[in-house]
Amino acid sequence: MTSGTNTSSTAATSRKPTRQQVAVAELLERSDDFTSAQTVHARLRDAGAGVGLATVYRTLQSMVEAGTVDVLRTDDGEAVYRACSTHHHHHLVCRACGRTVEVEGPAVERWADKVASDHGFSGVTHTLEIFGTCADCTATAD
Amino acid sequence: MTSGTNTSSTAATSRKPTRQQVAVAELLERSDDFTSAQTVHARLRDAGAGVGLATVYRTLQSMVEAGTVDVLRTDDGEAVYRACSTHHHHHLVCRACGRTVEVEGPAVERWADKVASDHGFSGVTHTLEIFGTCADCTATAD
DNA sequence: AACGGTTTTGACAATCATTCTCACTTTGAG
DNA sequence: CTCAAAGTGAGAATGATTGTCAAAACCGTT
Repeated sequence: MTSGTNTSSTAATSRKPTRQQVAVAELLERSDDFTSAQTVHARLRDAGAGVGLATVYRTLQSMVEAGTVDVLRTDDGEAVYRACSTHHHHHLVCRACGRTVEVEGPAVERWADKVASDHGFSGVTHTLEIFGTCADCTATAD
Repeated sequence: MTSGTNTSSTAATSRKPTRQQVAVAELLERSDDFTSAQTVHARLRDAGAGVGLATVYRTLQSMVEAGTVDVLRTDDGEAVYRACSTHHHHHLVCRACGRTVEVEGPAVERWADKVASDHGFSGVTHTLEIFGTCADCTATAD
């Protein structure tokens, strides 16, 4: 699975990535935290390289399908995206500053699969997000 | 945090529940699966006991805060609700028919807390949903 | 370099869940 | 009964996301 190190093959389709797709991909890779489509759009506009809002959504969607970015939903239902390593993992998110840490838990994976198959379920996937307040934000809070 | 005082009475607010609040609560308890606010509203209307859409949303929100129902987001960002036992647990959801099974995993709880505190996070909560296709739906699929 | 067909783009309209507004009704206390 | 606070509901407002479709970029071919 882990092919090219840096081959930014943002190939959503089997075609050469367009300027817009590259712009979105690079912006996401420069971002540390989960970013909404609206924010991506605004930042690209600010940076001068204007990309249409619809295109941002389309690009983000195909990147999710291609597995090059992760998506999750904030509490108010907004979708947020982040460039991710391709292997399966989960997120530890600071609910104050939004800082995100990728975590792995083989045990959890196994547990989820087992529970599901115990109940006769197949084709199992799962979502797991951990929320908390990070040390910095705890310190800052009065 | 509003923890602690868990007056296990029927008190969502500190007031006597209204006809509308009772209607929403009972409908949810009769439902086996997660139900959207829109659906709750439609069903109540059908049942003759009309409840305003805004009221359905308000009621659902306070029930979530009160901890008497669980909420999660579908893939397209819609919020869905379900009456739940009060203890902490997770859901195993059939992606074909929507059937839901409540599952528990003390090990997962501990793991999540540990991972979070290892990274200096406090006030930790988490969300975990398992998706798959249940035995019935697997059998039915051609 | 021009050509034709296919894909992508982007401005804008359309959707749709959710929230807001505010006048009206219900409730509880005195 | 009377008043005031709380709850309700119809419809407007919001805001993210998706659909539309003509124009632009691309690619292999001549």
